[in-house]
Amino acid sequence: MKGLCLLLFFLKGARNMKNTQSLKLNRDFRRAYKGASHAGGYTVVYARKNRCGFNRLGLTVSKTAGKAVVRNRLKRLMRESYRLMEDDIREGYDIIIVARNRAVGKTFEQIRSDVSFSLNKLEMKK
RNA sequence: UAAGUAAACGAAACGGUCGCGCCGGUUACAGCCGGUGAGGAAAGUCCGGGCUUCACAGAGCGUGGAUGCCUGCUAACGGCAGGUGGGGGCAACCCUAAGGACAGUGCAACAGAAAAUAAAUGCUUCGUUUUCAGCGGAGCGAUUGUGGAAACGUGCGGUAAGAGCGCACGGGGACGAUGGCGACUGAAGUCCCGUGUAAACCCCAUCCGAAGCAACUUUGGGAACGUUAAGCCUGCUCGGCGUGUUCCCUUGUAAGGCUGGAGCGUGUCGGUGACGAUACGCCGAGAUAGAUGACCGUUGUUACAGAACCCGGCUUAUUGUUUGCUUACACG
RNA sequence: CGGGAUGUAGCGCAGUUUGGCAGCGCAUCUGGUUUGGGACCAGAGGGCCGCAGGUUCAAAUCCUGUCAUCCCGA
Repeated sequence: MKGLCLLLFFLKGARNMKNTQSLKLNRDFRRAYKGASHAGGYTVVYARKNRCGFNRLGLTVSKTAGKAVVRNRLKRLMRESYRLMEDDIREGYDIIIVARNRAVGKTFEQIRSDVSFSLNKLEMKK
């Protein structure tokens, strides 16, 4: 498992950021939902240790949140929030950030502080 | 100034610090440098094509589907332009599925005598009968308040009673000179006058093979079925093809298809216009859980909204500015 | 990408085939019954038939466009 992850890591390169890959498969999401979680005002953060040695990030926005433009906007804000604090996060975890419907229309600073607070609660910061 | 109406243009710009997709270069394959990176609707998926596969994609039929005034434009269209007829609006202007009801079938609630072979009640007259009533014969054709629609309308004459039966005025239809490529127009004149509905079935004319980028292409092996058969992508028939078809594993959580095209810009010419021709210049996304974001500064206050094979339209959502025209009011 | 269905009273549904009265149940309101409430009985109100056009004398029903929701298949 670890070897497979590392192989994929080098084949595809650091797609998102230097130390993080994106989480894609449904079974990986299902496994991560069983880990620790914390629900903030605008987002819900799940984290579970993996065996890859690096982080994998999954983003979820419900179809009921809005149309394509709204959902893309939320995903970009969440990804940017993660990127800015990536260096402070411990490695070797699958992290999923789920947007709640009330997050629509909120500013970047609101989303970022919410994600940061949840990660602190989960003791993901170094 | 207000209301209305028609059209055009735009869809933030510049700079800085981080970050992402693709392409090119370099390289020690960490990285670095340069270039480029969502829309007018990318949307809905309502039409039309390209492209790919079905052997070539063939023919005919239809209780199949679509279209339906004319001429043109276009690769094509159910689109567009210009016209014709009809309708709405004081007007600018807008809307219009707009072939056929003497090919046939059906339907028209309620009311009304009657809703389509004009049946019934009636009117006039003759016979019968003492008279009325009734009965029988002949003639007549809308008197009877309804209804969306009632037998061309009104008036006069005429008659036993009546009737386009005749006349005057008016209405509608068919034929029709002329003009027009055509839809159509419709002089004079002749003939005629029992409805509506085909977005009811239908008739007529024209067109349509199917599936869709999860199409499709690329490897090797095994098993089963089959050669009189299966298959050939919505129905039926004919004709044709000539060896595969299905399943499993693998190549394969892959690569190609994937963007240079009925392309864009400017000028000239032709055309009322849609559009066409031509010269020069240009290359402007290509992802695969799906790339454009964050923080700032200046002008500005920004809505609807995110490509997924590609084009031409239609429809819907939505913001700002400008211009032409019409009507009303006021002033000159 | 392709296919199918549904929008009717506050809620759940008929009516659309064959055009003409918009109905049923629950809920709401009023009255009766009861010491009071529930149940029961009687009566009443409540509708732009998703929206916009059109055909027709007449449209929930037919036609066109459009919006929303849901369900399948690849």
